[in-house]
Amino acid sequence: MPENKPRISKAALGRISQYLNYLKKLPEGAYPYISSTIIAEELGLNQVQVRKDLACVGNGGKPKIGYKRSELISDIEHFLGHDDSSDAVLVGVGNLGKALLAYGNFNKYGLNIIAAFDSDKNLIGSQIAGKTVYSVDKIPELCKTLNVKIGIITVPASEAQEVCNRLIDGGVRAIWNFAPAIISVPKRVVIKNEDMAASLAVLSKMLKENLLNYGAD
Amino acid sequence: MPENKPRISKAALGRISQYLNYLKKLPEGAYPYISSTIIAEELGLNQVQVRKDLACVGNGGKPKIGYKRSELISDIEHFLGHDDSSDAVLVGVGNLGKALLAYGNFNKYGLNIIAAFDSDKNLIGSQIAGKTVYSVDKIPELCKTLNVKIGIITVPASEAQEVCNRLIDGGVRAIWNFAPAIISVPKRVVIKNEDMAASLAVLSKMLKENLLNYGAD
DNA sequence: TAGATTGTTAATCGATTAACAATC
DNA sequence: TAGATTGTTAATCGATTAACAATC
Repeated sequence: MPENKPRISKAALGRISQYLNYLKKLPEGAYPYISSTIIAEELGLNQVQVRKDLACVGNGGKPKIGYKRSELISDIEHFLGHDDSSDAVLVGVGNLGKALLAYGNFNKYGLNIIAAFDSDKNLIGSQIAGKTVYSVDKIPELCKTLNVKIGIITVPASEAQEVCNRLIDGGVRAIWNFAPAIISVPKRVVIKNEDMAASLAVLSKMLKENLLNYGAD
Repeated sequence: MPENKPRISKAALGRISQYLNYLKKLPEGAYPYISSTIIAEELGLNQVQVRKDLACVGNGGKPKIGYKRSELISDIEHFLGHDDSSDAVLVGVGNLGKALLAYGNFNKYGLNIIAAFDSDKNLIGSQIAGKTVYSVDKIPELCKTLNVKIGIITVPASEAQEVCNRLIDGGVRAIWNFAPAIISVPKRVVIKNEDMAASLAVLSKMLKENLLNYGAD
């Protein structure tokens, strides 16, 4: 019986999210029990790493048998907080904002977008994917009323900081930022930047190296 | 004069992309020279780390003075490949696909989306943000003709692997995957998953810890 | 029992940070 | 010159991997 769960790194969190994804996609009933060896193989990871990660989320598997799949899934879901949803609001109902609003799956991941904001008068009052769009002026007030702790920013870079400030005025404590902007927040607020430029830089470098290693054709 | 540029980590690449973003947003002419100390402070990083990162991209700054801003910008741009653009195609013209097509800034980052694909007959033949939408059946053929090496996947998870296979048939060597799916690719192909679920998991954990440290209100 | 698999302890590796010398 | 800043070498830290004991 494992005891003190070790603190977890961001990289490990990402992997754990991957495991869940993988486990849920396995054909129903095909693997009542699954081993770290198989998971590692399928996902291209080290098996010890998989076991270490899994040691953080539940109370372990059984030697010779592996981990009970259904149990592992609910352990991970609990660990990632998928079972107690947090409410969020989204600011900036452009294409990306609409895409995120329409993407129904966030609920599965414990995120519940309950309202949207925009500065465009034509959008205010309308419904996008079942969520009402309010004026950005209402951000602080509505966030307080709804007791929202998570704000998603999908506005142009130039407006990102201002929008962020209003969210924080409304009591938001976590910012998920999709704008290509550097935003500063006080210490009591956390921010996760979804930096496409950085991702693209990584992809480009990977491609370049790979072309060197395996030839350009 | 620094000599052998060290190999660079993905984390470092992300930071370098951040530096560029920051440098470009500085008021024109205000800082002809900028120090690693200031960059580090503004971006909440360690100054030695900033210097190490910058040592990889150009041929350094001057003691007491710092780095010449204009030079640093073009060094980073060159390093990240922003000056020689790569062509890419995008598959899946839903909300997210549209958002990426409409997002004009990829050109600045050296990525040039030249065509899109979808399976919806109503979309095929139309133009989205100036790019023609073709049938997914045409993927291998058109990718070969256009000599495209980068494919962006924004289809539902269930179709992602199939779409990926077609891209690879067409000679694509790098996949930027936005579908919440585990895709397998041969070794000569690189893949970068844009995993929203993982990002969200990180944000949630950060929020939870922060609420513990700074109180829930 | 024998063997597959887990979980843990120790070793390795890589990235970050600290200390300091070089230099403009 | 003195001091700010760079760049480098060494130390630290954390994450990954290897080796192995425990166990079903």
